[in-house]
Amino acid sequence: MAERRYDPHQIEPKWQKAWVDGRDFEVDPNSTKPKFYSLEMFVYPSGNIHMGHVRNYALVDAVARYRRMRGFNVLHPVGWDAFGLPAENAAIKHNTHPEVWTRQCIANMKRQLLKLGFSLDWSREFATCDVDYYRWNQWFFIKMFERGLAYRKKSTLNWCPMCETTLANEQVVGGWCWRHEDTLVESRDLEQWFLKITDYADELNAYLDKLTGFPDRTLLMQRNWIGKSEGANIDFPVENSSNRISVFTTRIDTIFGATYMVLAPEHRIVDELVSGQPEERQVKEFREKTRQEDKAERASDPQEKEGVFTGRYALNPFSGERMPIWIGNFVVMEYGTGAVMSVPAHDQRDFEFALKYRLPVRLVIQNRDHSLALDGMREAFIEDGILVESGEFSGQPSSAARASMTAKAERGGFGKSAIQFRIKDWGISRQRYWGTPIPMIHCERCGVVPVPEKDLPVILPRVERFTGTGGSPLSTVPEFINVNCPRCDGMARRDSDTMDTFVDSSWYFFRYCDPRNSDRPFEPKSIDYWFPIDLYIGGIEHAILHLIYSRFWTKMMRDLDVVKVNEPIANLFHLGMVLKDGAVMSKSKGNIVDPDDIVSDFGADTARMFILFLAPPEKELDWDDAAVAGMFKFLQKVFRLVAQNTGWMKDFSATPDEALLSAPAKSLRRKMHQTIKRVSDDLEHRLHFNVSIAAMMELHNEMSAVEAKDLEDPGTRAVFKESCETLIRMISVFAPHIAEEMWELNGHSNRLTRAAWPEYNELLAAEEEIEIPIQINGKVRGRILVAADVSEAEMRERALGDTKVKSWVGDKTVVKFIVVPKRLVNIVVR
RNA sequence: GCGGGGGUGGCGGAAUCGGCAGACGCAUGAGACUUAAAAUCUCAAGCCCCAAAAGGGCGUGAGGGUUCAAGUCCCUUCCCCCGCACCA
Repeated sequence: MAERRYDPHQIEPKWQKAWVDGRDFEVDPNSTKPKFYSLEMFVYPSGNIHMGHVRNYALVDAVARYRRMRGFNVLHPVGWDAFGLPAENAAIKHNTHPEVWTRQCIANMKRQLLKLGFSLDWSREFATCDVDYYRWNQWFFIKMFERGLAYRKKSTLNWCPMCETTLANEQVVGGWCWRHEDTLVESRDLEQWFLKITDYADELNAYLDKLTGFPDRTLLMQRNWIGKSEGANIDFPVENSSNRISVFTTRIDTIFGATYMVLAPEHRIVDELVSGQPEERQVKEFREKTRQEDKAERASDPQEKEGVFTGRYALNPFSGERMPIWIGNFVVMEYGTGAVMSVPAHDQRDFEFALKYRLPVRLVIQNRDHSLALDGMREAFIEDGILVESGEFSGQPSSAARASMTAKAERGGFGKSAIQFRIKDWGISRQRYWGTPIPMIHCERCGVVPVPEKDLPVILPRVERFTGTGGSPLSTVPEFINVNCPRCDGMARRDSDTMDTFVDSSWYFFRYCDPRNSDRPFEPKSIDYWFPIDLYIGGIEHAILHLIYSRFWTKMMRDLDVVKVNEPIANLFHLGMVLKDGAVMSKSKGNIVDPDDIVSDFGADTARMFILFLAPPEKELDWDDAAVAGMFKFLQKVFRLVAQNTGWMKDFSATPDEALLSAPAKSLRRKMHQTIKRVSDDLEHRLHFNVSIAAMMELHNEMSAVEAKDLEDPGTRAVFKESCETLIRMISVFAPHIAEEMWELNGHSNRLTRAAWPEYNELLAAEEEIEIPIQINGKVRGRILVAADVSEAEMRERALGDTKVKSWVGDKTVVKFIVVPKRLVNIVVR
């Protein structure tokens, strides 16, 4: 009989069709099994799957398939984050429509994903540009508006001249646009819609402690981003004025050392302070200068600290001291109150500023041994210490002083404890076409009026020509813009902006639970069943953007009584990037590895196995063209081993009887159980499939060492078949097509998608004999082979009996004799 | 500057709890098969020294320490990557 060769191009389409026809990856709605929700981060339909996607899907798919085999009801859905700028830009460039372009991209990427054989539930697929999806964005928006969580304000916003739209703070990376790494973000004053994420800042921060399934660095990045700091707001009266200037400080304990005050140049009070002062002109010139610099190059390096005196004084409410009021380029209006009290002795920045402008320095915090002195002080002492020269508070430690001084300010009505957050409200208006229309109507008589729920959805109208210039494209569609006010029926205008696409991705994973619901975003019961997400995998680049927005959205939905969930994600994992020649793959570098090519050269199974094998998942992976063939060869060898033996295996039904097995058969069986343990552990916890695949290679190596004559023994046959079918089932979560084919060759009529994961037996995995290294003074000098249940006394005896050990010990004195049970012996001699 | 992660053969990496460093693979070398090549199979291989062998020494960025024993723990230091950065 001619032996079957491994031909992925023949077997992969066959099994992909079988899975689809059998609806193998669709969820059973009446299941009593435990649930498992596995998910890759939402994909933007750019047109092609890239290697990063392959890595992500291969990883999650292995876990999803494993969980199915372990008896879980697995949800592994797929969809498209389909709104956004690139579609619009492509429309401009190729003279097409964003929708046409997007649907084409989706179709191609779907084709690619199907070819890779991922176990996705396509029956739940949707795109965020589907009206049936984005109508719920609008519904949520109105609910938020009704609760004051969506509001409108004029403010200075980040504006990307390339995108021609505003950006949220999260989308500005070090002053540059997150999409255009070479484009500096400008500022513009615009009326915009904001979502009040700051209402949830404290909760978002507090819950970080409960997210035990999140990587530490992600928690840290979120904590930094939220930027909670506790302190106090203190009012400083202005001399010869009824005005007070409020400052936020975390170091009220240093307030007796405050010798001057610095305001942000754009602080509201500045005009009034300097009006009529001799300093008026220099202050205004300085303000203008900083504004110019702001626009130019705020991003790159923090400039030299500069400031000018306003000519006015504030009074320190604790010491009564006169403090000159300055304005400075390092004080920003966006944080705190836009004004700071300066304590040069105990803040490095204030110290430098004071030195530069010869402002007084006053030491009010002493270190433990009271050795600080102003003379020769080279830098500020910023640690906590003991208060000195601080009136009634002298002698108190910093932490106690913070409490007692805040209490005094509160009693005196000139301050109170305060918590300051760095996170800002989320600006979601975008002056672009390809997004969710904001369901609001502007009426001259009634003001801003939400579109009534019965009139939802507000459908995105067809715009035919895209120029990429001139503000919101929707404002050019009169039949869309002009509308009667729902309240007074007078002439009114629709909001012409669309929503940030991070709105779409903030709750898409809830919609997957009930994707066809037309009465509500989803049935709450479906959320109760599926949430939280058991495994969520994607790149680190979303550690703050998407992952904070969706946490906020979840809490918002909870407060709308739509869900009971506090946190959407139980376990999060960040995957390393896929590189080529040490660099990110990009068209301009010409170093793109196309998944389609790898699939047509080697097949999907090789592509998936290889990308998992090459590096541990959290690390960067440098694609190696030469090494891919090695993985193909491995699969080929496994296939050949099965094909060569399937003749007898498919009719052979005996299971091994441990008592009757030969030593080599027992050894192979032991290896098999050890491999099950290693692979299962990785699928369960670590996701280090590079090691799992190595373990399966080891098992294969032992199996292929079994010779034809060994197989004459029925016990060996039984073990060989058992190992073979165990290996096939384990491989099936990584390389599912070849596994199905081998399973079928071996006479099985069920598909592996419905088969059970092999069970690990600890007794059978245990070694009978173990090799114990014998060390003399910590160096291995001999080895002994002993029974696995060896006693300590026996280990000691056998170690001393070893001839090599004897010669090393010689007539030296044994000073110490360490026996680590079942592991090693170390003899210390002198 | 602050915070986090990392540095192991020619390469990717393994070593999950302080107990044999280098699993598994790639590349390499030698051999078998072949007229030849490819494919396949077998074997070798961390580095260095002692002519070779037997054997020994050295080895996880560097230096120190704890320990019978350190890639793993502690201290110092260098380098690389990532995040935040006038945050009051």
